[in-house]
Amino acid sequence: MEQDARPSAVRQRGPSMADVAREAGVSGQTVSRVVNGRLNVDQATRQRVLDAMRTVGYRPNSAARALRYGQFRSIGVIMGVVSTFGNSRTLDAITSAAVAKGYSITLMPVTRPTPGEVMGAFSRLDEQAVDGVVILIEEHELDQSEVEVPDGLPVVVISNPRSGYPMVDTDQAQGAELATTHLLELGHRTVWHLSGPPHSYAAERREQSWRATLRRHDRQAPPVVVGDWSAESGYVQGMKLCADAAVTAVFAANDQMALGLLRALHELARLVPAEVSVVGFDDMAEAAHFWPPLTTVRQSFAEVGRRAVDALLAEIESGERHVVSVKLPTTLVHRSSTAPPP
Amino acid sequence: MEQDARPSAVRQRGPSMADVAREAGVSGQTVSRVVNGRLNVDQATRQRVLDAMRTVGYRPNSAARALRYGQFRSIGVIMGVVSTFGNSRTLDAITSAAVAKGYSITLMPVTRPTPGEVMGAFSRLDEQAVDGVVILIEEHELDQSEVEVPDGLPVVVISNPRSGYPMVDTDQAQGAELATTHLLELGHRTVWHLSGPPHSYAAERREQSWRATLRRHDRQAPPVVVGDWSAESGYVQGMKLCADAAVTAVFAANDQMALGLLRALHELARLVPAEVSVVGFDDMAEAAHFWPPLTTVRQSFAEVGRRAVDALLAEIESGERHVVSVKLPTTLVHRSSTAPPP
DNA sequence: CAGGTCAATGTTTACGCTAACATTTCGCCG
DNA sequence: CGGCGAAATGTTAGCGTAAACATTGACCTG
Repeated sequence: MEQDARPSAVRQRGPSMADVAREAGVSGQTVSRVVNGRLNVDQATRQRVLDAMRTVGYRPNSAARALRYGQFRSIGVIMGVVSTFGNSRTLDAITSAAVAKGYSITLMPVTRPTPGEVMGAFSRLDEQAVDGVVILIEEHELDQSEVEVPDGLPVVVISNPRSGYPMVDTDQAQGAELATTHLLELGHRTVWHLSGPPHSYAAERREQSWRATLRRHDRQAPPVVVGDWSAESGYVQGMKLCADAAVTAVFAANDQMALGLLRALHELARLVPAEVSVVGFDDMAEAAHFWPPLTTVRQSFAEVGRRAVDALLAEIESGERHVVSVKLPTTLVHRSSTAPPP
Repeated sequence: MEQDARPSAVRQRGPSMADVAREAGVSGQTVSRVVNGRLNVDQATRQRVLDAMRTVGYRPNSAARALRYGQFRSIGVIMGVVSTFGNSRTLDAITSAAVAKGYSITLMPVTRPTPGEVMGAFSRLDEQAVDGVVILIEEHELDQSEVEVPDGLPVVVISNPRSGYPMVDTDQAQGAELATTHLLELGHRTVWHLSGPPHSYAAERREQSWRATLRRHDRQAPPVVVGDWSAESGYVQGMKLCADAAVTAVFAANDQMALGLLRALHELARLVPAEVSVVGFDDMAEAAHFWPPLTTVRQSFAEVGRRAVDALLAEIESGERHVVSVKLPTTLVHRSSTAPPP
């Protein structure tokens, strides 16, 4: 709890309502009324106040407002890296949805490299500074981190199975089933899987569903090949995996790993889709331009973000928590990386 | 200025210092001292207060703090979409840098679709709610939008040439020169250019530099082919451009367009790099796994973000604006998409 | 042991805003 | 033209916090 003193820099405060009031020759309350668009202000007075606001360069102080109202009109997003394909997409949707409802977004990054130490803006959670929180990190990560959400703070979780909070997520299982079934229906004997990292729930659920789907079709599940979402890992693992001529169909847990896999296949001179079929997951915009264009499972990060905000704002504004999970269906986008086995 | 009334939902306020004080049997001021880690508090008292904080579940109210201090410990990031490769990378860096200094990030998205209407969180700029702002949008966009930065608010601009604010950016010209020169040195007679969208300054500067470099080498600049940063546009334009057998070297203004271009070349059965060489810009992680792996210009979004925050915080904490431009050099990453002409 | 020092703690006040209540002003009716 | 209601405007108070100043009391010094 020991902290440094605040930086001594003295931001000169801007003009306040009192200044506007003085300038316009009215009371502060009248200025407040004008600022808030109340109707019971004389037209002439309103104009005078408006002019005064302009001349003194008035901007409302949102801290004072927040203090008064007990609300911040801001929602926090706890996340690891922004620059992940899915995360950035989701964040975009969250942001637009929130802004449309008059809330702003405060980023609350969780950085592993600060073990034990609760620093800076991250600790905003320990303060009252947001009206609610969207958690956008894989739970396993969450478990390790020392993030603790205060009681009574509305929370919506994305892609996090337990924890007693409302959750919004892509239906990972349905998506993985789509991919696996597609490959089986093309006639492949079985389907190999290039999975995401072990700490990821999404990865876990995609893998489970892949396995379950194979079982349902009475197929043997080959050993899983584990990646970390990156194209690099897809390449490295792909080089190992596809050296085996028995491999004719691979379901990669995301498009980026699929890209690395495609590269490996090119280097190994294994034709796609003639010899090996590949399906990805996400349908990032680039997937249509991989070589060959990638057949993949499309999920709507935008929809996930939007729904999460809807749920969160409902909770914030009603005060009631409804712990429901929303699962959003995926679709298979069929392009040129899949074909019947040779 | 007419606004709706605030939502009526009454978030029950959390416990305040007064509650802690009562619980611990001390004055509010003592609680404040403990919370802020002042040293002149008796060890026993401190402990009593700490316990009291725990029992009542105290969290400091950052609105009250901000009101008191006249600072928000938050910096705003005005940006269009987050989910752009460069933007998300930069945002990541900005976020970490800010958080490391104890500031949090407030996203202030600029959405074109709200013509004239200043809505929700976006209008945070009209309020005092941040201590400074990083502008992360292409200026042409900025011009059109009705964003007006209040006087006296510290601002740092990324990738925006004029405007009298400090600016941090990748050295676009140097990067484009690197790409162009590389192709010329391989022996290509000239270099085609697949540019970014016209409203983008980065695109503009890359194009200018490409043109200047050709001129410096006494080469004719072929007509520019205009894309919009997307892989799709790279593909569509690439199909047109590369139908021309004279084209042996293309500098794409970013990696994603280069990807689309590569796809077009595959479809046209033009070998890369044997028949056509391609250079990209950005060096996104995936570029190493394109087929063939892409030679490209690496820029450090992370460094840009970091520097921007440094500059902004310097201004916030000193109160003095130093209008200096920082230009960060790029490097050429040589992979397999370039070779001497056939 | 008077006088002084200093650490620990308490009291007051102001930060900017707006709900609630109080007052003024004006038009209109009987 | 007195009086009444409604509209316009003003006054008060308090949201949670911490700086500035005030008070208390323990301890030291000569």
